[in-house]
Amino acid sequence: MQIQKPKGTYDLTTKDAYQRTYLENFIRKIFDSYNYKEIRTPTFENTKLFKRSIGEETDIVSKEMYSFNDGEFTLKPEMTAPVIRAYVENRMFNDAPHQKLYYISNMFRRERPQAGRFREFSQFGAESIGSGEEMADAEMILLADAILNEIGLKNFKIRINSIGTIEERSIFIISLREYLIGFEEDLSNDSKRRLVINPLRILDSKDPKDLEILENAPVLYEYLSEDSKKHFESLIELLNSISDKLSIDYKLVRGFDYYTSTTFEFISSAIGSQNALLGGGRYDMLAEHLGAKPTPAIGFAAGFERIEMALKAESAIIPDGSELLLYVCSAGENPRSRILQIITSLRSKGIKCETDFLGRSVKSQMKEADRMKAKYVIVLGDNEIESNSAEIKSMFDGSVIKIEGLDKIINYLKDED
RNA sequence: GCGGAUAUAGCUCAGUAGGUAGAGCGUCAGAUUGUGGCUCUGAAUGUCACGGGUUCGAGCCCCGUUAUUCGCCCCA
Repeated sequence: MQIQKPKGTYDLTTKDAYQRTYLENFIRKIFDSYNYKEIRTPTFENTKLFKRSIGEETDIVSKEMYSFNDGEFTLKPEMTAPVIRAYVENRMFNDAPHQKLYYISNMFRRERPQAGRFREFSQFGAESIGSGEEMADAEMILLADAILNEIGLKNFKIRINSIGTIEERSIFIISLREYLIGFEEDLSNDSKRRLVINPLRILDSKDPKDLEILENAPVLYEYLSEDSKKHFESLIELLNSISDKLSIDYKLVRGFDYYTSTTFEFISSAIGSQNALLGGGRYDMLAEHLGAKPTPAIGFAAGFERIEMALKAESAIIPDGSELLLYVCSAGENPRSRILQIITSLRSKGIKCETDFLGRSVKSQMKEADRMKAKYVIVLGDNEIESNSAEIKSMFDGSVIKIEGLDKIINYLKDED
């Protein structure tokens, strides 16, 4: 039997790969203009890093990690913990009190694959480390918004919330649990389980019965301190330029233990049930937890696959690398070495050109030139080589220009790009 | 981890009551000597996912496996 790719992985063949690279480069430019610096970390990390940061009880750590070497190492399931680990390990806090970092990388989680969910997937993300100011929250969200906008996405919404400090939250969790225990029999099975493991997650249950019960449940926001509320309210003000797509959702909680204060999600309605294009939040305790002095930070991660799905759903156009400036048709055997000289010379000047490798008829070569979306075609046969002249044809309108001197072809190419 | 669906040419899919496969698109080649896009003609390509069973005979029925897909959970 044929060998197949592992479950939940995918190949990006030529055009898809080109589009992915295009998006990556596009995103890099935006990160650069926001003065975010790239950071790269290993593909695998010490398993303890994820257990300590994401949380032992989360689904990711408890059952979705690709671990090996007797569990010592794990393929990274997310990037925030590795970035902070690297930040601490490299003493980056000594370089500057505020660091803005970004990454583009693939992640691994042993989940059941689904639309928009893979076992190996690609993310880009940013971490703003060292500032607890609302400015940092605002910039992070505006950056995320700018990237999705400039990529060409139109239809996405932003949900935002504050889940407060660990102390504020733990008091809330006690109240929430007390309230929910009164309805335990009526809760969905999932929520019964969550009542023990992570009651907070019951808040974003989709079960209709759960939703009914939640209507009169305690509200997390009311348990926040004045400082936390003030931070959140100031942030919302700073985000007034994008208020049209912003919706405050007091039930938005996130799955990683390290989140505190601000949390947010960018969602698309066009890509099925895995609708989060991007998610993030503040994690003010993580760096300290991993060995640094107290260091507030905020970040986000976005999924390439989901963004690409959304772009496709919106029929956005992304270059796929299929255009060609010049196709050189060969007629007869003699011109081949001259053609090789000519295209090599053109290529050295950055001209994207192609010729035939199969000894086909001129007609077939023309068809190929058309399929490759060549802007110009030139046919070189014995006559042209001998007279050192040829005709260059525009594939757009079929017009023809006479060329004198085959080494001057480049002068006749009008690259409209 | 749980539930539903699907698996036939490179792609999208037909395949009638079980009798050993078809279309469109794409690819390739032609339609007077070296010139594309439209049209026409022709060609190639399938262990009908894999393994087993029922049957004289299975792409069609049954069982198993694998993969894909949609949803739950979770998340990007």
